[in-house]
Amino acid sequence: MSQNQILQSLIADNLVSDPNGARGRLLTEAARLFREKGYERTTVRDLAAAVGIQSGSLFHHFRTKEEILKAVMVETIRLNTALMQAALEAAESNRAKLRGLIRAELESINGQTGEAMAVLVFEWRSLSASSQAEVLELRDIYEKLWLDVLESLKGEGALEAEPFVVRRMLTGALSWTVTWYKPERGGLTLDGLTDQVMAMMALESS
Amino acid sequence: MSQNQILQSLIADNLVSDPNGARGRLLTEAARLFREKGYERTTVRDLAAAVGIQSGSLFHHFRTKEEILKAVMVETIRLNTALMQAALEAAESNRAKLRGLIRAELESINGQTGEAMAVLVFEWRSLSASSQAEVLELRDIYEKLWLDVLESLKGEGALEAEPFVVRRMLTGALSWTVTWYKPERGGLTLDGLTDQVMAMMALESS
DNA sequence: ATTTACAAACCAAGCGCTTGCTTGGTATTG
DNA sequence: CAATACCAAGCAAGCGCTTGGTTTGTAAAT
Repeated sequence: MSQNQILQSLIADNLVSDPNGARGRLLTEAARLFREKGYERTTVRDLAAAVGIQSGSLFHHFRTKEEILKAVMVETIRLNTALMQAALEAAESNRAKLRGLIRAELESINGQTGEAMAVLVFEWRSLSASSQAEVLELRDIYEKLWLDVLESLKGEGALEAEPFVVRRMLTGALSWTVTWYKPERGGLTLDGLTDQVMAMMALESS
Repeated sequence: MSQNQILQSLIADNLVSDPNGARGRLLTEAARLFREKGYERTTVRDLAAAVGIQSGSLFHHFRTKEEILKAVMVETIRLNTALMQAALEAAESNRAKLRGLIRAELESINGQTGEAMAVLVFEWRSLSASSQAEVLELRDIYEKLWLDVLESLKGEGALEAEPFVVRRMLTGALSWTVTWYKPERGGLTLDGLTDQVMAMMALESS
């Protein structure tokens, strides 16, 4: 299943908003602004202007500003969980599965959904405690996909370190790429970057 | 030279503020608050209350709120650069040097200066462009220490991936520990965590 | 030893502005 | 002819920062 097919099926199930619809467009712009300026520095007037409406009109679609942030995060996790599952299904060996997960996460972070992913990482504290708990639940499903593969690799002897530590190190390392990786410059492609990560862990398929 | 000696010498040179002085105490509290609630959510009234003065009195010590954030960052980088240099001098082989750097950075992130380090990572965007440039200059010195060691390791054949990519991955991975590593729980010590990082890179000294 | 001088540190009050959000009413759409 | 989407206006609260004046610490002058 292609990335786009996955997105379409999630839209059909009403799990993520159509980026062409009013709600989806707002969420896309919100992710862009939240990433660019941070959640707190982005005003409801900024958000409204970005989609060409008055600030008060926002509150027809969302009850509070925070609800917008939460929606960005929730939809992003849903999409990514689906993308990761697809990546796993496409791979045979555990090594290939790990590569698929890394590649998919790098794509999420540095591709079209990158802004939303960066928001997920950097604006976490701006969520209220109750929203955090809600989002965390979704995240656990997502994290389990990684742990299963890493544990299998450890069982095979391909990995020395503890799976849960490795996953957390990878979370940090991959998220951080958003601050420095620029595909257009320097010629390092996403595949090349994935290779580098595997090489760093001495897990190249060669 | 012990950590404390390094700190004392920096204080003597007026490169970082004495944590017992008025300015130093404010910066410590500022780091704590900025990390806990984020820079934007922390008001000058919060900062003033944390050190027991009126909000207006803050502006005797700093011209703007942003200047406080910048001071936290600048002093943190200065201290860390000194700590890294000491870690390098204490090690013989390149492998041991890398381990020393990782160990020192983990200690910075998860030890007493951890709050300030987290601020450095997560509040970067809240700095004005000109302040960012200033801080970046200091950071370059710090980063060169890492690159030199990683390049030597690559020369030895102990490392496959590109040094500058590895450093960036490590930056992310190590910074991220601040969000999950809790020394008191689970029994993973800082040394144990350092071992895990080395193991993940297949660089254990064993 | 007391006085004088002065700067640094601080307080009390509040100004001007921006913020998230509300309200009451008007287009637009199926 | 509802329901949905929107606008115009503005409120209450909170923000960073300023102001004018008082206390405190220090050290030379008497």
